[in-house]
Amino acid sequence: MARKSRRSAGAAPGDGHPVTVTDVARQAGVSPITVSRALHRPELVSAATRERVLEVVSRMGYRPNLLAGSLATSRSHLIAILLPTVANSIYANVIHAIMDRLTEAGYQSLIGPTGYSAEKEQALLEAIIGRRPDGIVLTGTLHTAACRERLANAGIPVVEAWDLSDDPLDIQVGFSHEAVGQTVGAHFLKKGCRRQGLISVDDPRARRRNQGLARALLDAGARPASEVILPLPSTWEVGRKGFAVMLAEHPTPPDLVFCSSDTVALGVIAEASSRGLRVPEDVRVLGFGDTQNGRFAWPPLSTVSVNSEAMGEQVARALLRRLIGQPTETRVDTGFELIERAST
Amino acid sequence: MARKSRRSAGAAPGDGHPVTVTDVARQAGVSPITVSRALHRPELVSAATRERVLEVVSRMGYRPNLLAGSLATSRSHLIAILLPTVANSIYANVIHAIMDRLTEAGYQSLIGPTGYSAEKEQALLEAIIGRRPDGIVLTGTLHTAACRERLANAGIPVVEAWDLSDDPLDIQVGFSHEAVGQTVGAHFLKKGCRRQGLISVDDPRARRRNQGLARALLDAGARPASEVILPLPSTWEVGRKGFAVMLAEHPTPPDLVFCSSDTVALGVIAEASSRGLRVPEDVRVLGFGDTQNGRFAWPPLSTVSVNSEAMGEQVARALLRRLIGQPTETRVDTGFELIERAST
DNA sequence: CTGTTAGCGCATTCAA
DNA sequence: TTGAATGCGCTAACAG
Repeated sequence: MARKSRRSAGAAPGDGHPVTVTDVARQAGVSPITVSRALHRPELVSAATRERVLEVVSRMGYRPNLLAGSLATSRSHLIAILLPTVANSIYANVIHAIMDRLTEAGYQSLIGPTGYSAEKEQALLEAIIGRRPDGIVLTGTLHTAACRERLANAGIPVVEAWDLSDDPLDIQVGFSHEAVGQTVGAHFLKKGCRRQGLISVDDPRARRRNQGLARALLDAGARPASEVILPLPSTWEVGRKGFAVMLAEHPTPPDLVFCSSDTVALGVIAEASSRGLRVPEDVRVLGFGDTQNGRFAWPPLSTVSVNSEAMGEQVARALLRRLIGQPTETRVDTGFELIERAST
Repeated sequence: MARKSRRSAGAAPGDGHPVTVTDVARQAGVSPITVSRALHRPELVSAATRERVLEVVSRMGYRPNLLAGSLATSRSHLIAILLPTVANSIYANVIHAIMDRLTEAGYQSLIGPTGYSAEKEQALLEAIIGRRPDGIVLTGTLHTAACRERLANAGIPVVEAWDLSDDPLDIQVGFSHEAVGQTVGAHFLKKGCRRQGLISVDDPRARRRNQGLARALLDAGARPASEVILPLPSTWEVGRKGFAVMLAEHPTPPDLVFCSSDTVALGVIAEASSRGLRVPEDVRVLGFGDTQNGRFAWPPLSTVSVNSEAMGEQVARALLRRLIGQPTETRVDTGFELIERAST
């Protein structure tokens, strides 16, 4: 029985309504399902009809409605990625790497900016779950209880990126931020830095790195680090102001400043320079992220390098494998590397 | 007639299948449509039933399936944003501003990285159109003919961001990159810079800025600029290498180098410093983007400031207004500002 | 190899 | 104020 359609046959481009399978089928003289098959499972269709159908498809400019397709198949080919902000190269680089892989594999990426807030994350998650993504990538391991429960019940593969913890939701890909702090603290202690300082924005992972450094100092019986935490966003200004505050509180300059990002570190270097302090001779400045893959003499910036390329790849890989039902490691440590500026 | 459902009544969380309106309706002793109304048009439902329904909703953890909802209403609440790469603060800042507004307005953002390629953009667009987004944000004005046609026929509001041209697809929000180049060239010509240089990555908008500068020099009868174009991505290294190449080709150093981004400019400053050239005394270095809102003495970086906040806001505003049927400006010039480092 | 039937989950009629 | 019927566009399952 003819479907009671508002539309006449032979939908033309430009008339404002999207072309549907039915339109194509009619034009090609086949049934809708044959069109669908010609597109998605061409091996099930004879060469002749396939060709004819595809010709009509391209002539009419038909694009399958993925909303309908997803509804019918329960596979949205959509991956949701929640992250603090895209306006921070440290996250941007990883997300870029993830998206590259996903796009290649035919998935699309829904991005949700949480602004470093677990509550915002939860709200976003609620909204995003409605879209029935095939997978979800979260940043970090701190989520509200409601989030955790939602995700547990949703049956959607979840990757927690950027950090490792003892109670994974599902898959984790990242590295231990405590370990970063410990490594940094111990390394520079060995180099004779006994007045270590921390300048960070208010990011939970930065705080964990700071804790790691504090522990290293504590374990070595060294003097505790001075710490300045400033509000987001992470800009040069944070470094400048942070260092100024630190000097105001402790007039004797630190011999090492570990920052929450390279950007902040550049600010510290600027402030130090303007005060006549030489970097790294008077004060070593250590950034975090290595988003420029910088190994230059200038700016005199040492950094903890995060392999964002590898992290992105591992995240995408884990997700994609899971989606095709292959076994997946549930915890991938992508590590980090301390890169010191080559002394001049 | 009872729908032949694979599922028993009273879906519980954790059993792997998402809760549906029908599940909720059954539990609440109402019809599915009442559940829908209680959620979306509460004023049409009596307080008593509304309360009961909402209680069940939260108890069962029901989230409406937006795929189904969108299919039924032809409104996906999805905005697609195509941009070269998210791993470049200049784009990241704008996209961040856009997403903030969209999220606030209840829209979600589908991000597609085109890698500066019109062909990739086209491929992405094809895929994305299947998702039936309510709006599309493109970067720049250069698109393949197929893209233009697709978009014209799709009947989807389109915003071209970042650039202005004479043949808009729909709405344009941005500024003239030629004007940037002209302004820069003329301004520094007036300041006595007669040996101007250009160091850029291979970005179409950077090229247009370069052309603008070239024209300014030409119009003034000045010596043409030397130009070095390097492949992406845009990193410090581009600036270092670019400046080295420039000096190799023209041993007398330029008195101004206009770069395609602040990042590249930092690289130029680094290279200049390492060669004993003082910035800005010997060579002025001008970046583009001002992603750090920097007005510092160090690094000695002047820049062309792009108001990404404003651009993001205007893009979102235009789109959102269009979506609720309100009249919209079809061309918004968000301007730019030349920021010179305060001389010391 | 191709078509028929039916349903994915929701919301827009229209009716009660 | 509530509900029944129906369709959004597509595809899985089952014929033929």
